Amino acid sequence: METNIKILVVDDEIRMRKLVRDFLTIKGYSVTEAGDGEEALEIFCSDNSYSLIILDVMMPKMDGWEVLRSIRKFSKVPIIMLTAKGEEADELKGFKLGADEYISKPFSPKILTARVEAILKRTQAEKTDTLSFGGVSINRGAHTVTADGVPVELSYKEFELLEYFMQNKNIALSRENILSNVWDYDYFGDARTIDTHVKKLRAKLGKCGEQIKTIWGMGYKFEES
Amino acid sequence: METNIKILVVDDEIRMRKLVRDFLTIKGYSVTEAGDGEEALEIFCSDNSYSLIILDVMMPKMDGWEVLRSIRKFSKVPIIMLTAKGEEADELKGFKLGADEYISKPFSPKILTARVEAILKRTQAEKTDTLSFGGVSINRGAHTVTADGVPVELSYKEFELLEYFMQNKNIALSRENILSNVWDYDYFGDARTIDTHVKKLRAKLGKCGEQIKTIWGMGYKFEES
DNA sequence: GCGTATCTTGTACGAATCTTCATGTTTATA
DNA sequence: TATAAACATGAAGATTCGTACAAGATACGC
Repeated sequence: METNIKILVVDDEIRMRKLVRDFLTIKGYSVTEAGDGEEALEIFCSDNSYSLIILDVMMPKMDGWEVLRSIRKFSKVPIIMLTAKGEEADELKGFKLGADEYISKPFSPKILTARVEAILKRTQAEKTDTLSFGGVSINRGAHTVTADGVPVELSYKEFELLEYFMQNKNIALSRENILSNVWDYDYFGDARTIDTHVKKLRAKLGKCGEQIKTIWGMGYKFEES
Repeated sequence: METNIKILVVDDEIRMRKLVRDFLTIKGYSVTEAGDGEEALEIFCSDNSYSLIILDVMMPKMDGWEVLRSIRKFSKVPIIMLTAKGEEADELKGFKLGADEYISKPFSPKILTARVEAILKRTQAEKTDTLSFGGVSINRGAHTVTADGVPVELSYKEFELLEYFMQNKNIALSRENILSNVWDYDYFGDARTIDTHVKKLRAKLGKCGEQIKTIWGMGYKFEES
């Protein structure tokens, strides 16, 4: 059973919260409740280790859309929106603002848990092919890279080189080592090739690039600053 | 009106069965009655084309929970449970066993028909296998595609290729990968084939086509812009 | 059997990338 | 501090890769 997965449920109706909480608790998730948008933001800001947020749209004080927008300013946590009627306009609005899913009330527990599990499966899977270190994170599947949260475009070889550095973080890598692992096994090219690629990588990664250190007389090392 | 949709109503009280049957018949559904759990199972086993089962909990011989559990062993047909009192424990038990909805007696015909229609709408909607992403939506059943709402005519291979892209959105796909999945497994054709089809897809999808990104030295990726 | 739509292949060309090389800069060491 | 070795940088050539276009091959309906 899924353990240690935390879900935040935000709804002003106690009954609805309890209902959702119960279903999810049965499934083994750890559920926290918030009664309005402000409370939700407070809770999430002080502990952003939640894997998922289930957010009602209609709430007093601060409605779901506003909460969604606020959270999206600093977090990519998956968010499921709950709304009263399946109006397509709302659905579109939600997706535009960055909602991951959309469940219209009334819903069955099957629907709820199915969507929750689908989303968590997706995000967990994403985590497994994501490598993060020192502000740099790479996604093998999507072949994407971000440095300090900013997307970076890398060429194929640059990506492979970075991947190798990150797999061997904090380890000094000789040029031979790098050549035989990132380049073809029987490639006997110039060692300066690496230098050039390292240079490009450092430039493209900006501030994070400084973490690719030169080990004089040896090679390179990717080390958190 | 919904025609040909069959609903099985299971209750030991004749009056209750007739009541439910009448409401649903008025709404145009085809209703079959069963007087106890065993009869219900018999009927459903010999004809599992029912779209929905409405199941009373309190019944002699075989109560609703048992019927629910038995049916869930082999079918995912939507099931609404009827119980005398809205006890939360019961509600949870029902959901745990795989009930889709829960109506407590006494109920108004409005409640009944509303829940029934909600469930049917949901299950019908689930059946329509549409994939939507980045302004493009495809319908597998109808084999139709729209880009930004505009219908697009695709050839068979083009459709399959788009479908594969959408199933693997945000993932970089190598040519080998695409070839072995969209084309026959043992197809060893020219990689140019993919290029050509991608080109056609991009053209036919118009603005949306730009979302099929080229990963240089790697392959392609369908990514929301 | 014929014609049309679709799929596949081949080639030429331009563009992105990789590699090399020449030159300038930094580092270690005597 | 002088010197040589190692590294960084920038530019240019070589290579690989992607695209466009066209023509051949195949499947399909009439």
